[in-house]
Amino acid sequence: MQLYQEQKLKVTNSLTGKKEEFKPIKEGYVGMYVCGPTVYSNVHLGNCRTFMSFDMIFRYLKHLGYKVRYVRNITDAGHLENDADDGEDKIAKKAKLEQLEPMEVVQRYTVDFHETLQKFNLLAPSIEPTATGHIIEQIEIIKEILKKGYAYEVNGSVYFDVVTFNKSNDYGKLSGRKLEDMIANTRELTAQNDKKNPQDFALWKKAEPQHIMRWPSPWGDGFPGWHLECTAMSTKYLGETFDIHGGGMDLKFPHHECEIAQAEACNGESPVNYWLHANMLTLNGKKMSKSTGNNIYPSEMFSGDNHILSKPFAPSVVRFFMLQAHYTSILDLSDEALIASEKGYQKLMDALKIVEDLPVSTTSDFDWSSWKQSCYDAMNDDFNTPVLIAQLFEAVKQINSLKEEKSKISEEDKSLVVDTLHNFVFDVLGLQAQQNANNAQTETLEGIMSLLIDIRNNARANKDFATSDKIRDELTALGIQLNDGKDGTSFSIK
RNA sequence: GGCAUCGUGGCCGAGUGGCUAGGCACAGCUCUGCAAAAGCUUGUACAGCGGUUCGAAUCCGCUCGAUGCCUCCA
Repeated sequence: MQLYQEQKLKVTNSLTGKKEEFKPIKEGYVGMYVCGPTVYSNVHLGNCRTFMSFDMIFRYLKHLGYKVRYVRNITDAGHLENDADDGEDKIAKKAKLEQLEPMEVVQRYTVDFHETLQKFNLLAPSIEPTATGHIIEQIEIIKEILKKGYAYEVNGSVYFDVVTFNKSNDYGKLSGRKLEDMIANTRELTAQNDKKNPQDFALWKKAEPQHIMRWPSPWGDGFPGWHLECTAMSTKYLGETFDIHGGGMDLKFPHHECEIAQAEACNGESPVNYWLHANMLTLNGKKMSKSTGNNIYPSEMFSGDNHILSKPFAPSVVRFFMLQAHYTSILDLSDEALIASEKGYQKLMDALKIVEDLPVSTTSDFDWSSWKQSCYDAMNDDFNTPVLIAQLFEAVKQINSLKEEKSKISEEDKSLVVDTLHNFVFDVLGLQAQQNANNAQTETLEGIMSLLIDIRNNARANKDFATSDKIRDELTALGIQLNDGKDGTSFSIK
């Protein structure tokens, strides 16, 4: 019996705008595709939030016992700068600026991307395919769409014919747009265009002679359009119809809308059962933007080398902070909010450290079984991590009360609590305990600390408070906090 | 200009018709040699205006504001 058979998961489906019970196509298996980064610059914090949200979803699905194939692509072919220019793509442009080969840029920022996500403790996806590795598959899809009559070729480029597609299908169903409205509200762009209609989008773009990234195709040398790689790779690895497609809210239109159109044009069926969209991250109430300076990179947060925050924040703290908000809500990042999260995170971790040493009784004063179910209820309700965390703090409260011997817990309940906390905190939320130094150093530190605590307690017994306070205050200054409890003194590193 | 989402106590952030969210901060108490840590107690908050309802933060309308998309974007 797998957990998913007893825990009923509901997810917010962007396609219907409703919370729906999650039922995979094949019982026990989940196929999930998430739009990955374009690797032409350092990954930014908003990106991290999106990928972290889907990491949490991936982790919970696995925890429920599903066998998950999680595909997250790397966009390394470069998207068009815009429709009006001569087709120079982002990666090629950056390469010229920095005097690098395009694939050198790709490599550099792919490495940065992986390193940053590792710091945030994201699991690697099952497959991480690249756009440049799937040019052939993309060309095959274009051929098929052309054959079905939903695309046309002009001057070595191929465009998707949105108007024709809309006659038999519903273009705009994901983002709640109507093609007629879009046509009515089209901005007049002066640039000349091969497209029959401004709403049409490129499947294949002809490469100008100076364009570096180029591949041969039936329509001449060129490169694939912006939306095609996701259709090609999701179809290849997950099938024509799969369970979950995720990405940032900003990709809903046009990117995901176009993916639906391409897949429906090519395969005749809707590609995805559940569309999940993660919401944006703002900084001090405003959107992050490099041009206004309202922006911060993950590495700058970790090092404290920035003008926005008062101190450095550990990746785990930032992860905890982000999971305190629901993934479908806009989250605002600020110094105050991070400091509050840091303290809460510390409190949670402290409780996790002491839980295993709690004394046991024959009975419990608290209904731990229903507490455990309430943790699942939170996650089953569209991955409601803030409510889960509230439940975890309920446990923290109980644990601290048990430590003070103000309440009782049975042996059986204690192992339930330990297991459940570990499952949710480490496996599902993906939080990490404070990185301790290596074991030898830890032992040395513990030896020194027990000596100091001993000396201090002797001084206290002799009412030599000058000595005891000196020890305490100077340790505090070093970031070591002494905790005087009923059964002696312990220490924690802040 | 169009489309969409949202506006919750000092701060962050759940909740979506009647029943405690939670974290941080603040105050009081317990503990302590004094603290810290921990525990306990305390907050009539739901942008504004109007409507529906026995009852609305929660539904509807309008106003104001924010964010996202409409152009590459997580």
